Amino acid sequence: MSDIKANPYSGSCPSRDLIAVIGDKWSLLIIPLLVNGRMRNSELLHAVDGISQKMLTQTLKQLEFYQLVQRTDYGEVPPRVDYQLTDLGRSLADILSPVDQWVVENFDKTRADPKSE
Amino acid sequence: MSDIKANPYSGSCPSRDLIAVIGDKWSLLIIPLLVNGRMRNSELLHAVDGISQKMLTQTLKQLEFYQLVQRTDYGEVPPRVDYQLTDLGRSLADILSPVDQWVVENFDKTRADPKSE
DNA sequence: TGAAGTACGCACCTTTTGGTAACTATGCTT
DNA sequence: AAGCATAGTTACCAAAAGGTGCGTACTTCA
Repeated sequence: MSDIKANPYSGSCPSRDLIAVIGDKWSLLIIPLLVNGRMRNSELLHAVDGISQKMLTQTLKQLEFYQLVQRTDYGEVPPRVDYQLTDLGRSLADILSPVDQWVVENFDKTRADPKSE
Repeated sequence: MSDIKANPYSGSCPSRDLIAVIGDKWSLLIIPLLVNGRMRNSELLHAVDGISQKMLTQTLKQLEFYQLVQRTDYGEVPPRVDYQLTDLGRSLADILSPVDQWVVENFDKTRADPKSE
């Protein structure tokens, strides 16, 4: 419906915020992880080595805000909550996963010194 | 040559730093910009609205460090310097440009409230 | 003579980020 | 009756990020 095109190259365009969220270090790891299915807080905490509870919660909240992730609270005790990608989130994951793959495949080249060739 | 696979999901893997650099808000804008050809400092400063000189220099330095961008100093006065993608950088740009495109195309959906459907 | 143009580096200072630890809720187990 | 498990939240604090303004070097043009 909106014909106004987002332009992240403009500082005042709100899409700049979205760029910051999906470009975030943790989002870049969490989103591709979730393509394998829903995950619980504790699972993510272990899968994403080094993330703190605080950052995990915060990141998931942002992703939820932008409709990329759906949070499901089962209302049980002890608490059970899990997270899954929305359709929108899945379409983004298709684009972000290659970024992770690129890093895995090319990381060594980013350090190769031209002199040693 | 290196058969050791990078794993950004491990906190101690140095590829985690690369994830942070290429996931950076500014890198995400600068790298796709450079596919159109080499650009000077002042051009980038205007093209990427809102970036400060400090952040631009800092970001370009990181990208240069990871062999993604090549800096050329023509040694002229007044100074003339420009930046272009390396082959490696170009291969990354092919993967990052879709991220920007996704944002432009889907930004409005990230705000759509399910209730209004 | 002196201001402009270019690509910075540097120092200073404010804002933001992110870690840690303590606290919450509640039903089940020991 | 006490403690555990889970998924948080909150407050506090240290560290890092990032903006602003000034300095630099050299040549050209008014």
